[in-house]
Amino acid sequence: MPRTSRPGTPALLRVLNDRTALGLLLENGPMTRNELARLSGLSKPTAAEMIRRLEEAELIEVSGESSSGRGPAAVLYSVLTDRAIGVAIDVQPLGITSTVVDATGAAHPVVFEAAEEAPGERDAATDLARAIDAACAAASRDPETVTVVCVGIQGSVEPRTDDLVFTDELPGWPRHEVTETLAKALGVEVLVENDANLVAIAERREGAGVDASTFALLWMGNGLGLALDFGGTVHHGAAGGAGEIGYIGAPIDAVDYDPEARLIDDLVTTRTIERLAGRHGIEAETLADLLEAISADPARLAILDELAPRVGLVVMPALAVVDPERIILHGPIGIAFGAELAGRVEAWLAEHSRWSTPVLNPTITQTPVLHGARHVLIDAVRQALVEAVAHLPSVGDDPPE
Amino acid sequence: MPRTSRPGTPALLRVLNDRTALGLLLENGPMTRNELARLSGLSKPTAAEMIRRLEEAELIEVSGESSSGRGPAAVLYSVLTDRAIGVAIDVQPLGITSTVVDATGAAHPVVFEAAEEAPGERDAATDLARAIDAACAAASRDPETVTVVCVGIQGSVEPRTDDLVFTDELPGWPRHEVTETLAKALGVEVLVENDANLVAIAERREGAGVDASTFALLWMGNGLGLALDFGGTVHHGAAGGAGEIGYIGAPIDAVDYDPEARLIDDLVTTRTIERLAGRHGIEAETLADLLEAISADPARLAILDELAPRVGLVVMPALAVVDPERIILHGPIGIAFGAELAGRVEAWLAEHSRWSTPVLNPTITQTPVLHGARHVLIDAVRQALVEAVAHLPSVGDDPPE
DNA sequence: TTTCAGTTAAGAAGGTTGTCTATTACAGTC
DNA sequence: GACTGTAATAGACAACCTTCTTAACTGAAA
Repeated sequence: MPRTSRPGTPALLRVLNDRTALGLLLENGPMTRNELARLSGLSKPTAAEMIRRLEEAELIEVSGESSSGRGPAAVLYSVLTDRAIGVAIDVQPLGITSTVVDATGAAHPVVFEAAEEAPGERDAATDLARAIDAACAAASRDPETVTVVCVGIQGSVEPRTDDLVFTDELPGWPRHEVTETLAKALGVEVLVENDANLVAIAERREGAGVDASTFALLWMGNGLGLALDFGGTVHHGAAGGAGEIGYIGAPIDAVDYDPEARLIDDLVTTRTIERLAGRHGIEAETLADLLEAISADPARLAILDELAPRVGLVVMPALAVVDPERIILHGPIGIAFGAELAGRVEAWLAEHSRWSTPVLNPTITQTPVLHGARHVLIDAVRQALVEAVAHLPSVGDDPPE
Repeated sequence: MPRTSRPGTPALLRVLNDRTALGLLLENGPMTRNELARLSGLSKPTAAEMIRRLEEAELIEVSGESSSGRGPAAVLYSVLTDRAIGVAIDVQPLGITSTVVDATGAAHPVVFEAAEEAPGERDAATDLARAIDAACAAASRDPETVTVVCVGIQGSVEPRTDDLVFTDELPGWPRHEVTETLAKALGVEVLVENDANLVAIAERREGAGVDASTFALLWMGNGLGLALDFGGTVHHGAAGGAGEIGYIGAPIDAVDYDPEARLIDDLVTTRTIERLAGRHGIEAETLADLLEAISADPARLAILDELAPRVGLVVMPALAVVDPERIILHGPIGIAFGAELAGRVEAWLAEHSRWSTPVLNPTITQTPVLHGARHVLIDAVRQALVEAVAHLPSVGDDPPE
């Protein structure tokens, strides 16, 4: 339905244009008045006026001079990023990774703290506070300026009840009123998101999903998870339970591959990899070591031939329900086997299903969860800035003396 | 991501406000200048100016006088609906149903033409042209004013290739370049949409889905189909193959209910209903008669007890993949068994799955496909009107003499 | 001397407030 | 029951505010 757009007074124009200006400054980095005029499509005087308002509101500042060509040097303006920053946090059983994020999306150091380093009882708020401080210290930022954090976890938060769901391992985390409890304890806005979903956001923004209308990301690690991206938005489901495909009953055809499998979850597990590798005499303590050993072994391709149909059976329900444009195989297993596995799954699907969906290997293999959280936070911090523009004073309004 | 809004000149305000005015007139019916001012939040002179522009562009016209209360009678304006209309068409094996749709969404007669009435070779364009003429004749509208038709079919059109997919029965329809061929032959814009999807649109707009964030609609008739609504938008999938859940392998648990089932499609078919009814001595020629007979029989509840788990197994993959807020059981079977079946399926899911999703019976049981197509067309016709507003002349521009 | 950054001035487009007139309904009053 | 004054409303008009634009101007750097 054509949403009846809100009516417009001249004041609306100002807000609209100030917002445009701030957005352009955020996306394109430092700019001169004239560059802003050209990029916004507005006239020079208008661009100057926007700059004046944004500078007065202390949303932007002079950041240098451009000295290209003849004529006087133009003043460069850039967005002030030291007023509100975010911290991206990846909470995993092995430890917590974190990094500072500002509105420009500039890179900041990534900090890892192993789980053992936290002494005594585990407590979610304490863990997160420590991660925030560590990230800020590494980036030389004041922790007081943190306004929002995005936390990736192995599980989901029920959007309607704020309860923790589909989680086995999260020691010290509250089960109810999760974001509310954490936000109160930390004094900042808290966004909790499933880690596979964050990885999907990362692949959408700077990876294998950039130009996709829609894609599904299958996370294969110690468990299975599916993240769905519809046109750039991650789908959570009504109760945060979207993508929990592991609980689907295994299809009858699966007995050919694994006679014991009752659920889809049973088709691709750590145990599965161990068994397939064991037949070729490959063994290791941890999943990571095992995957590395397989990748280095000539029997690799034979193992992938056996693994691919199982992966195909896992994603089949997602194909039939939402028909994504492409599938990305991610997680430790997807990363370890890359294109060799993706190609085999794609071929199996083309032969054994009615869909011929491209299957891709992941492109973001280093701290993918943190990458996704970074994008969430860039959006959040920018959003806050852009909303501040709506309350900027008018021309005539003098500041109180 | 905060889409950088386009910059604004005063001219943008005019377009914005004209659009608002037209939208309000469409949604609220005939209005006076002052009512428009109040509803739009704009001043009286501005409202008068908008009216002047829209009337001059022949998008609205004087349609009467309001005589409520004191003061002079106010002139009522309403949108001109005789310039561009749409025709909603439901193509089913038994025949073709059609009706006229205008921007106001006012009711128009519904016309049904049985399949046998069309002599000789079936041809899609001819069938549709006949349906358009019949609908226009019944509504006393000029077929020349039809600019767009929305056709519901048992199948889908691949959005990227314009091919007909997932269709068995559609005699006389082209298999490739479907909308393009039809649009050329009919000389109007053609929107082809899966019938289950149209029913979902109808339930979203005026039925069991009005206030849902997201819902899944399971169509149970001669075959199975699933329509997905995400926040008011029907999801088609990259290749128009979303919701084709019938091709998913039947889960291992299904053997308890039907040892022969290989695919989910096999769990709820006409044959299934016949078998379940047959055990209670109920028989009939057609599915419609059979459903009617069951509904009138005391053994009804026993049959539903057996049917419900099968339906539960069918929707389970959709729950795990997208976790909809609610499920609507539609189609001949869903309509016939209503709340009695829905309640049983809901109870079964609560017990046998990790989801406790509400299951609802359909509320739009009369010509639901046509209802959905109506909404699509109301949007399309309004969209065209609203876009015309963008090209309205300014104050100073005199018409060429 | 050319080029470009930045400013200033005039004015166009759109919206607002406030006022005024004409018109009608309602409420008294004869 | 007819007449008249009053209140409320529709619609128009005038004066003014805000925002953007065009065009000219100033001054600095190559």
